[in-house]
Amino acid sequence: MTLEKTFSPAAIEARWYSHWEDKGLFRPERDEAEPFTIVNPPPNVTGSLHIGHALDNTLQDIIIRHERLKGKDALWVVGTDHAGIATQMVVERQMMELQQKRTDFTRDEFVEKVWAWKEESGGTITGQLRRLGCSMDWSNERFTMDKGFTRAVTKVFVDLYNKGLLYRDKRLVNWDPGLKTAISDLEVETVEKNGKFWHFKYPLEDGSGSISVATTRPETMLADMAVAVHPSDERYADMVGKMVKLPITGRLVPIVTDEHADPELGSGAVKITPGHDFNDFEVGKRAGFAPADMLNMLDAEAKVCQTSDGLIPEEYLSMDRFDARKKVVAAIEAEGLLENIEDRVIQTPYGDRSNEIIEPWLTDQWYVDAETLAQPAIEAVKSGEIEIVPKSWEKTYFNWMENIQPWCVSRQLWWGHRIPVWYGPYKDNKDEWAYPADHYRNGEMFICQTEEDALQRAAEFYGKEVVIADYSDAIASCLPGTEQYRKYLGKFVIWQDLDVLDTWFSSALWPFATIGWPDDMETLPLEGEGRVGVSDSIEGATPSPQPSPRRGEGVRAKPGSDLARHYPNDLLISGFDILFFWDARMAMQGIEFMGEVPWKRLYLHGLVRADDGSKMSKSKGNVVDPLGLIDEYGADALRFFMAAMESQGRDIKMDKKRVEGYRNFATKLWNAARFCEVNGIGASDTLKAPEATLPVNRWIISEVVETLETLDKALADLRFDAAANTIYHFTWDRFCDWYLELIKPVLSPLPPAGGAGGGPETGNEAHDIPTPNPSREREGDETRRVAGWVLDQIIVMLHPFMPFITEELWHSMAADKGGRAYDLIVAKWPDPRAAIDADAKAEIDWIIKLVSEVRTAKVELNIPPGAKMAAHVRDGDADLMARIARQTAALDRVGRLEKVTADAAPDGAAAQIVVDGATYVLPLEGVIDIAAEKARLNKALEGVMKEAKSLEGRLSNANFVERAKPEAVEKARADHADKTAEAERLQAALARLG
RNA sequence: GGGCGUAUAGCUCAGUGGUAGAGCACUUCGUUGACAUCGAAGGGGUCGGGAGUUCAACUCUCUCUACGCCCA
Repeated sequence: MTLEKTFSPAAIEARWYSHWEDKGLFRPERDEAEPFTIVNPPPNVTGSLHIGHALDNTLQDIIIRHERLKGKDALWVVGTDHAGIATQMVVERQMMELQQKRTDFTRDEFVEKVWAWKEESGGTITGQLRRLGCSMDWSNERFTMDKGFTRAVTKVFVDLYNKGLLYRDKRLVNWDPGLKTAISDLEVETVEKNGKFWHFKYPLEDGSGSISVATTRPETMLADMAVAVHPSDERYADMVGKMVKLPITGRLVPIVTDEHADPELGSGAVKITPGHDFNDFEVGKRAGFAPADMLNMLDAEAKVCQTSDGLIPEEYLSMDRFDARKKVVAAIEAEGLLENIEDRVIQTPYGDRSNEIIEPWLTDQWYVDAETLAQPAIEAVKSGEIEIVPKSWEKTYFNWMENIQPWCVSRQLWWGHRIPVWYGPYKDNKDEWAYPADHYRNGEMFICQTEEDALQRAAEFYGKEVVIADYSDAIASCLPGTEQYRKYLGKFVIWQDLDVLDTWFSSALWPFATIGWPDDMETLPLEGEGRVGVSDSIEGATPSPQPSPRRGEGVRAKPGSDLARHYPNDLLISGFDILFFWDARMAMQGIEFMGEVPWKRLYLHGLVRADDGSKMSKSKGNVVDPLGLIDEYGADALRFFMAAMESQGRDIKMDKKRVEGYRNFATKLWNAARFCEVNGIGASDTLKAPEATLPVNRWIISEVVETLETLDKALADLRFDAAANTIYHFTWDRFCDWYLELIKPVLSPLPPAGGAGGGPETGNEAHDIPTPNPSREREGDETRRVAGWVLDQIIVMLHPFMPFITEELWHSMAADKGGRAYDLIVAKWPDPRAAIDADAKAEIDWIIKLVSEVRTAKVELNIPPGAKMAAHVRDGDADLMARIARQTAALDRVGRLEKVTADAAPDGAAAQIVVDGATYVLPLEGVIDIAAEKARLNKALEGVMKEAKSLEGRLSNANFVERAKPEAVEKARADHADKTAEAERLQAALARLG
């Protein structure tokens, strides 16, 4: 096989990806090997790959490929998330285009449509992850709503309930009137908006005057239940306890004292609307109002509805909240009770999905006791059981976890995991059809994992036949005369909770529910009393929850099971933007249900921003499509870009030029391989570095050893940028720029252009090549062996970053030898078992320095770069002359120094170069620009003198010599000596120029 | 209000207690048979301002300024 002249990524990417996948190489069977496990943050099933996914998944793939190459049983769990709200919104939006809406369909019909959409578009993102080269275990691809996962979700819900860590409560939630669902605190975004502060006068009932209150939300006065003043506020001391007669509604409400009232703010008195404000809710409770008695004046769409006391005037009903606001203000002004209006910046809550203003609303919802679950999760980070990288995120994690609020997990949506709770009539009224009138979820509750369990539990509880119906049928069944009444006569009807769970409730289980939980769990032998857990007791429909056992108590993963093997995961890589949403919740649920942390390390990366630093967003139109970049530059280039830019604790700015640069890097490697191919350099057959005698070979082996060490360290530290740069510079600067150039004379000992070509250089004494042919052949063989080995090491070390081109080269380099025994993806990580060779390193460093200096001099003296020159060495000791003898061919070919001798230079113009301890005099034929050479030497001298002087200053400082570390002093002395000597040589060279 | 982060070459970013690096851009030169998606050489920075610690600070501490993010 011959490599094409130019590397074209598109030609090989798809081929290698399906090769790997078809051969099952993403999950090679390595039962004996140490496991290494990561789970992929499941993307939205109907989504498509954006630039953030590209970063996140590239980093994970680098790690997993590296671990796989190191021989681990590397498992990268993959799957997609049903993404409740997001997916439902997508489908609803599609319906809108067809002039349809969700409620035109039954719930089942709608959910079916979402499934259909999932089937249609669910493969998009997984296909795109493949294009990026991600080596996930597709053979066990999961979905958060697949059967097994749903079972896990349900079990967690029931178990949490039974442990008392999940409960139903009536309190204020963040209600999204656009989506008509409750959302969690995290899904609310607070935005500062310009608004107003209205000051009203509320008349006292006894006619003795009025009290001023101020509010940013005047419409809520329709549900005011009190006016609060600070207990120490003397201005109002004699008003406390009196009643206020509210304008518009005429409701009588008390003046109460509460710390919440800030005497400095406005008049110092505040109106209290417990049903529509989080602070007021607390004040209301302190004032003795039960949540159930708090007045509610808004419906699910945030339109005005009648309060339970019926006092809101008819004309306000059904008004939008903002229209009601205007009307309330106008009415109060008309009554002469509007004191004044101030401009004010208002913290306004918006729903992150709907962008609607969030309404605090009093409803029954399911809550997780996050505070209890958070404690061991906090402890796990404090103790180091979980290491957060970069460490600076710990503080953010602690701050959130230590102030965590109950987590509202119920959502009034149709797409998601249905809450596994069934309701039935109150037991007290079991002989009648006594369904609660106020709310569908007030009744007996049966919290069970399956319908069958619920039926059984209910039947035992009621002692009668029980059937499950939908909510509307169930309600209808208690109205005599309805069809349902007749149908269910003589039976108890129960119905399932209408709500679904927060998407993050299910994704929090990802690290264990994807790999065998709960089937791979077993119960440990018990001591004493039965353990607390899933309660089977049926003494009541709603058994009182038991206190929570210690984390994971009484259960463990079955030894030898997949779950035991892969939990805890080794690492989680996620964007910091989902630290609270996902990572923290995984930590809580993982510890609670497995008794162990979900992962040993948590790596948080930043956002990929647009090239101007702004956030990418569809509305701004500055979104960069990773697939477009793959088309243009190849997946390898995009991946390398992501790695090279990923430094800890900083966002990444998009830079297409840089992606292009890494495409060029791939091309460079490709061409280096082509060079090897045409020079008979092919695949190596040893892991261990070959034996080498030539300095250049010993040197490059040492460089591999050093590179490998740096690379391993960088990857161990999750320094993706350092890792990428290490392999980049080794490949380009060391291997291509120097090694391949330096071995050319060994590989093809041709006379210069114009010669007959080929064959030994008989009689070509000018080149002074001392080695006879047999030795030349040995050197050639050794060099080919070493070069082939080094290229292999590059291919392996680069593979985690650039999997496609490296796999391609891995195979093509072995084509002549009958191919490779295995694919690169499952090859072995380098293990050179060689030491750093200091002598070889010194020699090659010297030749690099000398050649570079010669080139510089040529440019500055306007000598054609290709011109061959002779050099006369001054002050060269025997070691140097031996070195020169060894490197004659390289000095000639690479340095264009065709003759380097210790002879004195002839009189006349010459360029002079100082390297290490010697001066190289290069006689110049014809006219030389003496002035230019003088300028050049002077410039060099200036630099050296400056350094020497600075070192001298430091050394003459007694404090430095006495107090600095001895090594530092020693180094300064040595450097000073070097610089001084170099300066002397440069001065001598200048002197010779006259 | 609290917390975090960032300010280093024209741009995007690394970096270490001992007087600064990369990629891109820029300048000059280049058909040395791997590579112009390249090669060689070069110019360019008082490392945001101020103060402190230290023999020594871009690097540590404090402070100020600017920008960004998170929480309330």
